[in-house]
Amino acid sequence: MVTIYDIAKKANVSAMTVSRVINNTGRISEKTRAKVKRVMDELGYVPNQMARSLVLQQTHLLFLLITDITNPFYTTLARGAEDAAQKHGFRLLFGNSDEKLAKERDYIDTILKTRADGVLVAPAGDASLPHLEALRKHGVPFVLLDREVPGVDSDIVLGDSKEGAHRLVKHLADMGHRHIALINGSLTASTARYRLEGYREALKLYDLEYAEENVLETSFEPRNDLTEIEHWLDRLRPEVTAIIAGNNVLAVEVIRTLSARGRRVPDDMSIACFDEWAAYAEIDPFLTVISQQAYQFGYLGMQLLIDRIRDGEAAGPWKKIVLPSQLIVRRSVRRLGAEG
Amino acid sequence: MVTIYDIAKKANVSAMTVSRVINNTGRISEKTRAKVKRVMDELGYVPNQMARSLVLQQTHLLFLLITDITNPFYTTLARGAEDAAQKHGFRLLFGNSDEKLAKERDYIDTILKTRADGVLVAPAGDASLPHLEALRKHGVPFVLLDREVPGVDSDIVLGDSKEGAHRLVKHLADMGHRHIALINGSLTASTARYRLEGYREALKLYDLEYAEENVLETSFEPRNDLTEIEHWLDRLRPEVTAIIAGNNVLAVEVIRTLSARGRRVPDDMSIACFDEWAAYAEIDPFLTVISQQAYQFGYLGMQLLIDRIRDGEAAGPWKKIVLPSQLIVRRSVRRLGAEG
DNA sequence: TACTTTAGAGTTATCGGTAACACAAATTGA
DNA sequence: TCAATTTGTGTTACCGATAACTCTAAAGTA
Repeated sequence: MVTIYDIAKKANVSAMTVSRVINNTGRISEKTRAKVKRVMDELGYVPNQMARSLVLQQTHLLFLLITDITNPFYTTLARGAEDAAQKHGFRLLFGNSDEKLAKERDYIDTILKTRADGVLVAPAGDASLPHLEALRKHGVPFVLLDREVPGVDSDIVLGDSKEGAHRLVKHLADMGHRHIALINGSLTASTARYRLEGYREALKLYDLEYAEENVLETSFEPRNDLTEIEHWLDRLRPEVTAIIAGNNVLAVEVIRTLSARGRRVPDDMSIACFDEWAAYAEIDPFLTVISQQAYQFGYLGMQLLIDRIRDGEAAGPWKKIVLPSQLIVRRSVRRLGAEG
Repeated sequence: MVTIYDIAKKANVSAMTVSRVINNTGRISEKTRAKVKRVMDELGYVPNQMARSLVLQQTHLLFLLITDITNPFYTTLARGAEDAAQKHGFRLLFGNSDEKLAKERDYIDTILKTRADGVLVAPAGDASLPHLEALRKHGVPFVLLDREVPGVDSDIVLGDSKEGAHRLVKHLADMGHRHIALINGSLTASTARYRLEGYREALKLYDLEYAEENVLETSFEPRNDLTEIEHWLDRLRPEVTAIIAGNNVLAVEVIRTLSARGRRVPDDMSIACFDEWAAYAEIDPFLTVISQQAYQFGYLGMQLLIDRIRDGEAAGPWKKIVLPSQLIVRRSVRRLGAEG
């Protein structure tokens, strides 16, 4: 590997002079600069970031940690974060925790070891607390995305999950559904808690029945084994005509499970959920959803992060951005007559 | 930031002893080890990866560079790569080039500067050549995914694009379509070239007409502005009843464009394409596709990469894995009667 | 008992850069 | 003309870790 010393030797200057050329610092004669540059090109020199970061104490690297790289919500968010990072001249790397704390811990570990300048985190859940505390302790600025973590104060970008759940229940009620079930992610995720809360409040508000067996707490990430969902569907009160899914992945899995046993959506069961299935939804408008501004989650979150990196304390008190969502009515909810 | 020297001082040992505890090397008495460990925990010590990599000359970091993080084909591939990396105890970071050479260059730059141990690359196109040459020159092992780059010899995992295009044309012909258009990615991507080639060969084979205006070469990544596609649809020979899209993104965009002007799929136009829309396709089986084993692209590619990192030259001659694809017939292609 | 081996440490040099300071030659100013 | 600047470049120390070597005391051996 070519080092600054190889360049120095070949160009008949000191290493420091080469360093000055690379960084465009200090005074250098045009002649020397040209000579050094030529040698650098000849030898195909690439600065060693490790050595550089070691002495500079900063890497100029940012990380984005998401919980499900196959979920369009997060990949759209990632594009937003990427665009904002690029706008400010930062490099962004992605990690995928798969909703698993162990994987998240590994990434946090990598991030700490790599001494990243900052991190955008969609946390796996409340148990992410120690991971975030580690970041804080080591002075790595971070911004939370999509989920709160009790005990952590930080900049954060959220959607209004409670309001969203409210709107979904209202829509289903408006469509004539009186018995509405909920399949949710783990309650260790704040989004799941708020969605459950919104669901229960709205049921009460619209005078709809709440039944424990109509609510399933499982996990947001895709699973191979659908038996848990199957069993839940079996236990469901027979009057149930509509299901709210805590996210897009759950909605898809419920529909798969239903259709595997010959039950069709929306004819035999209505479904509505949180989050879009990105571009695909446009060509085949099937799922009725609460659409969140995924791109903005990433874009605004990245801006908060960069502000925090640039200004530190001076960026002021923690900022909390709550992004509004939107109900998009499509075909997966059936209108029920008086008989429903 | 806590360093090895802080630990050493507090534990009343030398830095080297601490290093030995961290890495479990050399001889250390249980008493000393325990003492050092306790101090490390107390101070919340995290090794500085920069300093470590600098002296060890290896980072234990792997990169995956994909061209479109919002495309389920690549995110599924990413999950495969991740699983394989984890199985072998490597850390994996992601980058997204967005099909843009400049972004790809930046990532390659980051990768070189970071002195990654290896890279999995889905190249933006033939012009990625210098990027790959840079990796080669600096001794960073890499494996190509999905696309060949003329002039580059390396391990590679590919789909059989020509065969796929062939099968799509055959299917459409079998369904009664005689005039089939093709919207394709940039021919600077080998997949686009092979798909075009397969398309033309198959047209000839099944005695179908080829017309230049029925073929559009554009780009694989999503666009905001659909006018190019619009204009192309306008220029299309009126006899055209079916369109093959070079990938899933193009298919979605064609359908959007058509539907914006009130033309429906498959009633007014049939569509078939390469690549799935992951989970969503299962709940709403709409697009007829050539399905590629995205997960395997990543999983097998990562295995090739790790073999190469571990064994270097000893891993033998370059390996080329060609993964078979599968035609999945759904609703986006209409069967034409004699009148079609 | 005296010599060798081994366990359990510490010392020093180094990885590839950069900051801070030093210094000679060229230029400026009174 | 000579001191004061300025310009261009080199020297040294250090960032935080590890490899290779050294050293001492205890244990083993003939």
